[in-house]
Amino acid sequence: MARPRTAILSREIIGRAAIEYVESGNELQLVPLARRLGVSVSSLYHHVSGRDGVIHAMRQVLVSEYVPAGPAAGDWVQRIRGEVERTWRMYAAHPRVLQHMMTVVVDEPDVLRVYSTLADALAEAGLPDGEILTTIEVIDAFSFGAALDALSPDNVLGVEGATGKLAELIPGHPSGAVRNRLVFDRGLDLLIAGIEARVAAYRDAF
Amino acid sequence: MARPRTAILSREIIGRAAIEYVESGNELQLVPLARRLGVSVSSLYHHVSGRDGVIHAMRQVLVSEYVPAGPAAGDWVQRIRGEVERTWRMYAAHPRVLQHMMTVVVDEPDVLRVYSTLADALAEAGLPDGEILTTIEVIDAFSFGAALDALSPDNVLGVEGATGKLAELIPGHPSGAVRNRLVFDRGLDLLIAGIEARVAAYRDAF
DNA sequence: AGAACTAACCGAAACCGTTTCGGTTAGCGA
DNA sequence: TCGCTAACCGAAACGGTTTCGGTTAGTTCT
Repeated sequence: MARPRTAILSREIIGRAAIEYVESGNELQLVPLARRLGVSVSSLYHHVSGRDGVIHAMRQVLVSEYVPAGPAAGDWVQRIRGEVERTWRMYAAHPRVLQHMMTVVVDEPDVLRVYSTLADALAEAGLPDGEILTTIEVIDAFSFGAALDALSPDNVLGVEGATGKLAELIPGHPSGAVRNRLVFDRGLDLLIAGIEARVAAYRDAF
Repeated sequence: MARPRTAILSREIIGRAAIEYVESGNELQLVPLARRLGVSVSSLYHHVSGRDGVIHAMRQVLVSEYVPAGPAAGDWVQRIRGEVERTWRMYAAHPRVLQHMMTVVVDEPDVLRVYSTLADALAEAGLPDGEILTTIEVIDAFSFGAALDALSPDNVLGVEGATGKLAELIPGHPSGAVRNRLVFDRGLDLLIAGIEARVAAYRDAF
């Protein structure tokens, strides 16, 4: 076949196919990806620059789906929850893609919008300027870690070898997606409670 | 050369060399690693099983250095700080290795000891049993994310495109290792404050 | 309408990294 | 000293990515 009547490929088509492929447990490899798209490997190179290009295409698709520029609403707690939740959903729904995205530099400007919203919310909360950016980075690190947690095998905490309190608690602990969601919710709760405590401490100092 | 008078290689030697090699910015590749060790690639296979084997060897070395079985001391806050600090130091001092370790299952029993200490500390703090494991996973996710934060380029928060409060704060914000350490400290503070608040809430409910 | 140009695909080959295999020699135990 | 195992080697097989030189479809300019 030479040039087809209507194009089979595009950046977006490749990105979507790759997400689907990777997320169903496969390695990110161009040969099978091309086969899945009914296309030869070298054709991919007309739309993305190699393997890394495919990774960028995946992120582009995800960001366009999960991070629409919605106006923030509600009090500062609600706004922080909203933004973090959205970012986390994107990560957590595609942990395997995340693992690849980590290996490639971020250049999406939409991400800046998220940070901006967080900064405003924290300022409104009453956090001193000197702590705002670091706090944002903390929230970011946590969402990241929580999403990656979805990748770790369920039996990270094997009962084998566990002792004392730990051994007692492991049976009956949820696993898989439930556990992961729980980790995210609890962590966000703790962070927000921590921020509130800190804000209160600053208030009382005057 | 055939068999040398005294062995050139061992699991540990390979692990150390790989850590050094990866941490100085190189890809983890067997050919250059072997060259660096003054050895042929195939010789590596007598000590570790391929590429993944090298990754396991790296973890083994790191864990043996950073997680010695020391008896925990102090009140629950100090013990949590101690354990988390130690694990984080290991991660944060070797973020590039961490990136590889993520791709391979954990089977080190020393890690379980850390979890066990955390469980006991949280129980002592007065956290209800049903929340202990999830809280541990939160702490874990955070340390993980905070360590990975060391890998992200300093200019993630480029002033370009930033607006409002965010644009105002970015200049003057520390970067590099300082920023990373700050993120870890602040995050751990927030989490502990959050746990204390939660414990207090439970106490007041009775 | 025809010529020239570009865009989308293909197959084949170059390339690069990992892994396997069949040697060679050193140390060690019987 | 005879075998056996352990530690190394070079070479080749293997499996993936990337490049290159086609072929044909659409597009644009005259």
